[in-house]
Amino acid sequence: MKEQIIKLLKQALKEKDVELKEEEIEKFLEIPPALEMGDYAFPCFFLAEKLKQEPRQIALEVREKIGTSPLDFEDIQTKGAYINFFVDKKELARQVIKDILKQKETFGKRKKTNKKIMIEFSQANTHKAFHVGHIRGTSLGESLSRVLEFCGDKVIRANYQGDTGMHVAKWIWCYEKYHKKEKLKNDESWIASIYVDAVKKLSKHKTLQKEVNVINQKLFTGEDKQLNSLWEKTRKFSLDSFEKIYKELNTHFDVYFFEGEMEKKGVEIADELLKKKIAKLSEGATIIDLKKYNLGVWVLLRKDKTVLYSAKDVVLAKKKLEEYKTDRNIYVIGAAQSLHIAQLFKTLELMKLPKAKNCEFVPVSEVRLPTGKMSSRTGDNILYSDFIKEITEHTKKEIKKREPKISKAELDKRALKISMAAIKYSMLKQGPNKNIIFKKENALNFQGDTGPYLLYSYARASSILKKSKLKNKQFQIFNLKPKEFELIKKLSQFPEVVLNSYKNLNPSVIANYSYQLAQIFNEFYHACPVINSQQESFRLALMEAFRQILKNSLSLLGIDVLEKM
RNA sequence: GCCCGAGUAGUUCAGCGGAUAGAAUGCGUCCCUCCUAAGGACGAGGUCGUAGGUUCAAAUCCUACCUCGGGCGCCA
Repeated sequence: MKEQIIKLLKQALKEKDVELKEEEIEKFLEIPPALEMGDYAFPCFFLAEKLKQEPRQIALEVREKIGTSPLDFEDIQTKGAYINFFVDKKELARQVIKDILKQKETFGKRKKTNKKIMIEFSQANTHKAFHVGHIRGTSLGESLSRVLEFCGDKVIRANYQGDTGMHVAKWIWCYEKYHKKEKLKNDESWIASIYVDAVKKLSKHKTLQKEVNVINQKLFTGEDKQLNSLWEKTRKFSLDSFEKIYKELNTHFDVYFFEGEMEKKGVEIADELLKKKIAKLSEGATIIDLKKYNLGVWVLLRKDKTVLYSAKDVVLAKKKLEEYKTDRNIYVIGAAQSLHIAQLFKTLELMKLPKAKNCEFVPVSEVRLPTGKMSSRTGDNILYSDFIKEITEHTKKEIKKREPKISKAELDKRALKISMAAIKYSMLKQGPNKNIIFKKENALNFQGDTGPYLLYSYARASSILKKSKLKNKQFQIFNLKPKEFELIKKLSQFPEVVLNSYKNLNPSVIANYSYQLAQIFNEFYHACPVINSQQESFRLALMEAFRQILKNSLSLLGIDVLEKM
């Protein structure tokens, strides 16, 4: 329909001596704010200067040139400087529903691009808490991966886990010095608490850092067998618990990189950069001076020659570009690391690595508590494990209220899915570069703009479809109520929404769309009874189409639907 | 001090150059003998941080300022 409008406009404008490309017309074309203004609108303001005419006059004349409304339109009107197109509603309805029911989960999917994209996300550090904030980056990465795949790219999901570095040295030091009597426990909150204790003790007595530096060096050289084995054991505890979390979050990785693997090469690369005069020595440390790019100074090696995150990241980036031969490298990382990322990208450019320009950064802002920053260092946070327990228990209570006799297996399954929908949706509905204020009472509220509301809408449609005795898939449309048409229009917009999300690397547009879609659906079934109505066959088909699109869009968010709530 | 974000209803957010600024939540009222009330309907609630500028048109673009968050050499 849109293509046809563009064609009509192009022809009519040509008759007025205005040559516009189809893309240009498409850019101006908009969807009016209200239904009574039509389905598409073309504003004529911008032509005023060129044609030296009043915009409303131009609109009238262009409308004139289009001539009598072609078949697929009910009407084409002008209102002020706008030309408003009213599509043939029944025809649009038939087409949209037919396409969706035929293409199912591929509706809106785009052609293969042959592009290989590596997307790095989650990057949890061992020996530290995995808190609610980490769910954001993880959900975002997973969702973006799905959007990229849906739009035809080949995606490699990468996780880069911080299993070495100063934070690990601090943990080991603190355990050795103050907690050695405690048995090693594979328990997230215990592991997190040791780290918090380390930070606390170190900030109280600044001189203790020297002891940590010694441990850091020993871990770096690997000379101390006892420390090595302590590191290996505790490292595995963290990694195992992360795997459990990823499984619950229904995300997976194609490659795992570890900071530990980058250390030796980090030193080599720092030396190499020194030789190439990209880096230099300053106060004993190896640095890159990026001041002339307004990026400050980047330290690669400490003065004791141990390697920093910066150098390790250069090693990894090189590996991505050279070994994996990726077309795009996407870094989904905390916005607080913007400077680090800018320094990394600039360094890759200075190193003249081919395709260095193909690195992109998706900054992820914080999940904050109402009282302030959530931090693994201070312990001011909500642990993933604690929160997930609380939210699933809350969900179970809610389910039992509605279905007291539910089996335990079904209860567990449903509670987990609803909880996941709640938390993932709350993380994705906001743009990535905006802080989220995490309030627990809001997280446990399942009304309104929430994941459970979306699942409820889906389950509701499923239940009505199940109850209907009509099995014939054929349908006829006698007349269309406004709510039905609104729903159909919304369904037809799904492909553009996905494309928008893809172009901007932003799943929140899909989240917002899903919510609006569910909202219109809820209004629709309150206004239009389905079972035993004159329009039963059509409304069933419409519901089926709705179910499909909601499922498709939630799936792009990494959220699973439920047949029953 | 410099750099990067963000300022829209009591609160949390959408809208990011176009026609009357939208939701949710909270508050008030109504709807379960009728497809699951995790729902729907109605109402109150806004000088879109401030001041200039660009434009036929600014919440949206530019500049300055204000407020909040983040970052700025040996943490990641």
